[in-house]
Amino acid sequence: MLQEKVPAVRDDQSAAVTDLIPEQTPLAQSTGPIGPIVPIVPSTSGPDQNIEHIKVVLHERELWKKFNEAGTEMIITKAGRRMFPSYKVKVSGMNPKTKYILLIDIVPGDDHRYKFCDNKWMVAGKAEPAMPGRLYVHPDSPATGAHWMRQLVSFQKLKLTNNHLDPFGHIILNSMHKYQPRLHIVKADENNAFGSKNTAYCTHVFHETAFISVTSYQNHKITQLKIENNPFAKGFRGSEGEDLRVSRLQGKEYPVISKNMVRQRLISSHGHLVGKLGALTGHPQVLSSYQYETGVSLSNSDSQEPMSSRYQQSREPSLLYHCFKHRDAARHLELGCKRPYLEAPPTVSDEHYFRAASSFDSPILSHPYCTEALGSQEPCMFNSMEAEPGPGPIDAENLSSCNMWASMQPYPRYNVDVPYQTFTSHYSDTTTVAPGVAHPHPPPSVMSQASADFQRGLPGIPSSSCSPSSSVIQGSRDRSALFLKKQSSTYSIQGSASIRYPTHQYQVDLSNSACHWIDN
DNA sequence: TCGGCTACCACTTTTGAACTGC
DNA sequence: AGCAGTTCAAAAGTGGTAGCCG
Repeated sequence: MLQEKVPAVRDDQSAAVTDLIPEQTPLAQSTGPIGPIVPIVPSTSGPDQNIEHIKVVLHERELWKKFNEAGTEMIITKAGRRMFPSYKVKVSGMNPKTKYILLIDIVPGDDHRYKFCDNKWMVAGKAEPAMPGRLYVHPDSPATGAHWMRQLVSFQKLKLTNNHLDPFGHIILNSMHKYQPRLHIVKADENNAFGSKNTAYCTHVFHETAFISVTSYQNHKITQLKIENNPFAKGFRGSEGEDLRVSRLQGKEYPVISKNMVRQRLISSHGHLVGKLGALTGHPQVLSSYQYETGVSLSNSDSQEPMSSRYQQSREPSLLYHCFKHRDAARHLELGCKRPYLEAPPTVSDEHYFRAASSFDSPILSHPYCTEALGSQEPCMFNSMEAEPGPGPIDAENLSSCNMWASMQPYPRYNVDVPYQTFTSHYSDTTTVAPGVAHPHPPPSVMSQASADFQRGLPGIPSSSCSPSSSVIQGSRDRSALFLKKQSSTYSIQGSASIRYPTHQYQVDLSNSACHWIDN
């Protein structure tokens, strides 16, 4: 599986470092079920280009492992649901003065649809067409390496949704499908932007963060882990593991146990019997109860083999690390400016929508994905595919088209170029960059460097401006003062679209395919 | 009939404005 | 007047569940 594509990946329980592989390595061959894994490409541009030396440590990895062993499930709702455990990383090895953009995407883990049957996940058929691929850009982006390395980088505000037409910028997923989050670190180039030919970036994949999306929890073990570890679910914590709240709600003096709980406790308490029975009968579904007991719950019914046994086999080392540097001018992004994703995102005050300018054909962010998807999406989701790249008037018609930005390609057989849709909660309005002509290796995002004013707020943040109780960079309360200016002003993208942003402009330079922050 | 999805519920944490004291 | 700390209400985030839908 994955590590087979990347030779000599080392798992050091934190950041893994792969052997360097020549850039000529055919990237298309580095594809796998969770998307292509790209080996580090040696940098040749001096110390400022050493993005391959960046190390990323997954925060609360042990917790992630607990969930992973049980088969992580993530709730997706129409309104969007946060991930738990939340995706937090500790970054090191950055150039303190270089500016980076950190972003996350979530790619399909395979091309199957799953169902939870007999206490394990089974393949239930072919995956549904992939949702429009979206990127979640960390709210602090762009920021200096010093900023990112100072504290934990938290993506806890990332939300997952099953609403195909989600207007809030949440990452769109299909229910009952397996997914793999990926972290991308993009370096701003010498023009105080990225998207140009010198843009470098790297991708980090922590396999313990893979999950199956659900609309309601299937595995009670996951439910219990969430309740035990998520502060917001404290209300569901009962003494000695009993669902006291449920019984309290229903005015009963005895604990009420959910269907899943009954099912799983039954299996758990009688697992030895069931297991023996299964061993005698050879019934795979009965055998699965043993798999549950041993913490192996994800299964791949293709072979009636526990999914995680095969799946996890490919998960060590837990981090696959690959970097890529664009040198070929033909690879760099062709940016075109389009209308905002939404002129006035309903109820979203500070969310901002970015999208990749073109099909990001590198394994990291783009491999266009799923021809089937193209044929089955709502029409409005595909309008943008036909829209002309580059500057153009903003109209309501094209507004809806902004929704269509497909994901990366997890499987080599999909080869339709579909640009990416990137989102960030960092900005208060929307910007859109038109899909350009497909590049062999365009960089991942169009978001670029902030203006000088903006930058002033980033590197020199006094530690006191951060929450003393939390050292997590999350662009939230502890940084509200720092980014106060952003909340009340307007960004404009010259030639096509504008976004609100204080005193700065988000300028897309069509001539050099790069984006720039400029002072307003 | 059944599995999946949605809306709603009660509860908890988080957030930010208002207030107070120095 | 300005700052730091506290208080408190509103907002947001949880899993459970009834009911709807295909």
